[in-house]
Amino acid sequence: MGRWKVPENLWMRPERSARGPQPSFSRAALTEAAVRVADAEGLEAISMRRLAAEIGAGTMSLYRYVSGKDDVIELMVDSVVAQYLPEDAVISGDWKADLGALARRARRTMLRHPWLAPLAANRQGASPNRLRLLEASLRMVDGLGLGVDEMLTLIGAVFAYVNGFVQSELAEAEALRRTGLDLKEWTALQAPFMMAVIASGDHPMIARMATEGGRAYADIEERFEYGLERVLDGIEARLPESDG
Amino acid sequence: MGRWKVPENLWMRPERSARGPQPSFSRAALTEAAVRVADAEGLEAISMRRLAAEIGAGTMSLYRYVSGKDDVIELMVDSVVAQYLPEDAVISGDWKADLGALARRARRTMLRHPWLAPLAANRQGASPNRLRLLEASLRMVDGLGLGVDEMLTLIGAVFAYVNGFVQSELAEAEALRRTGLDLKEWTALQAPFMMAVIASGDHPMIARMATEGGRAYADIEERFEYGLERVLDGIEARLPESDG
DNA sequence: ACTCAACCAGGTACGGCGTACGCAATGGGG
DNA sequence: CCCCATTGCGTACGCCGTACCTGGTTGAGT
Repeated sequence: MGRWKVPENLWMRPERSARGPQPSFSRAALTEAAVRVADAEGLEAISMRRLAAEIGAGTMSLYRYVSGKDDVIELMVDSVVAQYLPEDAVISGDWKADLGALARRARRTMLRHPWLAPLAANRQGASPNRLRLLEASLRMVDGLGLGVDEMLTLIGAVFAYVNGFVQSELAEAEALRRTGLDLKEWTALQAPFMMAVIASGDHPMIARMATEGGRAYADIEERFEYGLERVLDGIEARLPESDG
Repeated sequence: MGRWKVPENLWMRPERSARGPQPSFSRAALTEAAVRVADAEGLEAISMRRLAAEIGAGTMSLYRYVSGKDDVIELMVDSVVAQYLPEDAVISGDWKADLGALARRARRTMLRHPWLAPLAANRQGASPNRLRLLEASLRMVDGLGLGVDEMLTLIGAVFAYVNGFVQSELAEAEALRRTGLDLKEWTALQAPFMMAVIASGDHPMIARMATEGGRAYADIEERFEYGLERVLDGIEARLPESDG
């Protein structure tokens, strides 16, 4: 029948209202603590109890500032995602350079905050800084003869690549951090299985990879650049003719 | 000083050993139950207690088959990821067609199992079916004049795009499922904030998007194809000259 | 044929988690 | 000045992953 509980929009609820005692904390302090803890110990270290302790509050007091853990995550993402684009960013008019720079800054930000990549990929509700980024991205590709829908498709493709790349880039490092192993131990753990696979003879390419490709794979920066430039090139090749 | 607990490699531990009573369950049954539950109720419905109940076992009995929840996830991913490539897949020799088909099947599989995309992006340990996919992918791009490292870079770029795209594609649907809202309620919830943003006048492109781009954005299939083809085109343009 | 180490099933318990609920204290608007 | 919206937060509930332990089962070695 009726609604049971209408979830409120975090970004519309004012931080504080007129009447009542002075709040002792703030969303900003909560967000800062959450980002700090997640940077140092990973997203799984984020709990309402832990955050409350971190800012010197009672656990349930947090619920005066956010409606639940999801809101905390939302605040974390929005605050950090702002770094994708510097405050004073200007749009040069060269869409490939502008969008490429945004993509590279996005990657750097996600590498600095390893918990961000999966969240950034999975959330898409509107938030202040995400909208600011979207606005800037649209301006970068405005004037190429594309409709708004096509601009969104273009931007979406670039960010799909960036998010996907950074996630796989971080996967190994995060696995190591979670298990507390170092790289040597981890490969030693995988080795017997890989050996068995290679010995089976069913996977000749993987065998080649294990021997021939032994020199550390391509540099990770190069790999990111390779894909990013391929995406931008592929997009450029199908742009409508410009009458400039 | 010494090691405290060496995590064992799931894929090297034999499912059953010689001595002792007949096992009542199996990894396969556990995996099947896990996939079934996650498909129907989402990854957050997966718990050791729930899975045990699902196959009629005591909770702690599961630990005879896997070393913990992580192993269950690993089994789920490996079992489902097999669908990226049909058993009888043949490599045509047209690398764009082959890799494109693999990418499209990967997307279809992730859409059928909405819990898969984030896991597929974040795991990269070796597992039987993942190695089978890697082997096939390498064979698809063999003979293009690339070294193994370059092949891996190429394949990585394509899958980065696919994973990133599908994750953002699923984000909204998953948010709706988690909250139990339907699309109308969800947009109604976001509306006031979007209205405020548009009214502020700071985001003209977003305002244009909200009015002009009202017609449902581009079809999602088209958007996926657009990006996939741009990536493949961009790659092709920089391939070494073929002497065919 | 017998033994017993190796294996199985699973109960209990511990320390975490998110958060619903209720209560006492506070302080600005009327 | 006083009302009551608002704050801080203690308690409690129902989940979670899994360490540890007991007690039953079985096949390989003698």
